[in-house]
Amino acid sequence: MRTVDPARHQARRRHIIDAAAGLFAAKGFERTTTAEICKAAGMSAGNLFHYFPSKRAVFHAVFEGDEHDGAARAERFAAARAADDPWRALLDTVDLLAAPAAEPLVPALVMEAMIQAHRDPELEALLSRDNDEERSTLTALLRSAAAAGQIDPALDPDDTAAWVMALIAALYTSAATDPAFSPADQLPTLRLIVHRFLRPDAHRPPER
Amino acid sequence: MRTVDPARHQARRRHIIDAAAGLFAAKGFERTTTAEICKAAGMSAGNLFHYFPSKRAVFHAVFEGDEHDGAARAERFAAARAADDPWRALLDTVDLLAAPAAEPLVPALVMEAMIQAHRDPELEALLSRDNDEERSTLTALLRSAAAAGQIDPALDPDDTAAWVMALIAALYTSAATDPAFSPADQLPTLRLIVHRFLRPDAHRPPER
DNA sequence: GTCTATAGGAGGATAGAC
DNA sequence: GTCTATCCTCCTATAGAC
Repeated sequence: MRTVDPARHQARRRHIIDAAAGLFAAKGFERTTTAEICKAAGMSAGNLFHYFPSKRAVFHAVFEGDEHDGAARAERFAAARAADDPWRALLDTVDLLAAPAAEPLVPALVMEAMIQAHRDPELEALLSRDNDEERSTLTALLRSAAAAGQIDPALDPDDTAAWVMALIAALYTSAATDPAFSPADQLPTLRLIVHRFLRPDAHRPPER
Repeated sequence: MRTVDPARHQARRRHIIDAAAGLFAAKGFERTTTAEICKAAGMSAGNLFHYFPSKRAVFHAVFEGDEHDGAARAERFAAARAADDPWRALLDTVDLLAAPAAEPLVPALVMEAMIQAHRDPELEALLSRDNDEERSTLTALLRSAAAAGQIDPALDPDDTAAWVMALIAALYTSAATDPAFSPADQLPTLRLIVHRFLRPDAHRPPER
């Protein structure tokens, strides 16, 4: 055994990541000091840098899900593209993408990531991998739904996919900036807006 | 004359603010150093701190319009509330709030301000003054438009005003994060979404 | 009013003992 | 693997000459 128990090593990393995530969400990347992360994780600076080469590496790790997550995610997107009812699949995908907004730290972390991505090409690449996957899935579903006569055929699939993602992002940014905004309570309204945007002829709220 | 030519003093401040705004937009508040601001403004550190007490004060000044701006703004909101046609006034207000998104630096600055407002009560107060004014104007217009039978009466005015602001904010965040997103080109789509959201029975795009 | 020079302090990262 | 102690860089803000 080279480095005694890689599972323990992983658990230790995860412990640090969880401690750091709360701080990054509350204070942002630059205003969070490594000393604070150490304190929150209950360890010394020397030890922290044994697990991560830099503060930025800790930040990146917050946004790199496990491989398990990544696989499950890819599978769900593939299933959505292959679904019989594209409109239903599209609504499910919107729900899937919007759901994490209800978790306490996620909206603030997402905003911080959007800001940092500008100035950090490595993070940019990390995030845009997921982003491109989401966008292309939505575009495919919009095309299928249009072909099936389920949505307004006048909408451009690429622009519309970008807007659907922007509407979902609005849930995150509102949650992060407005304390009175409850993502869980507002999710039905997001669905309503998407529904009316894409299917202006069906006035009633979504049937689900 | 106490301090020789207050107009010159104002102009000098404005020069610094303009130089700093570009840096804050590109790099964010914490990663912009005062040395960089000095270089961009073509002056020494000692001189910079003659005009502003701290880096943070420069940042705040970026978001404090002139009194002239503030007055013109308040006037436009008052006019909107008093308008004969609330629906038309509402669309005009959306345009008014969305228009700055097309200016080059504004979306990035707005995002940076949203992030900083969390941790800076003074900035928070500064921004929420404007924010509350916008939201209450929209709420009033939504009530009037509902009373006039111009929009879906089932929509709660407070929640809906928050969502209209979130949709406008989405224009800013998309512009700041997605290089392919042109706010000027996408403004009609924003109007379309607002239109369909609020008036699901009138399918056609806004008549203006 | 504007400059040069520097004080003063914080924070990221490392060295080396245990 | 984990700690303590510390280095070194960089940044805000000020002092004081001109």
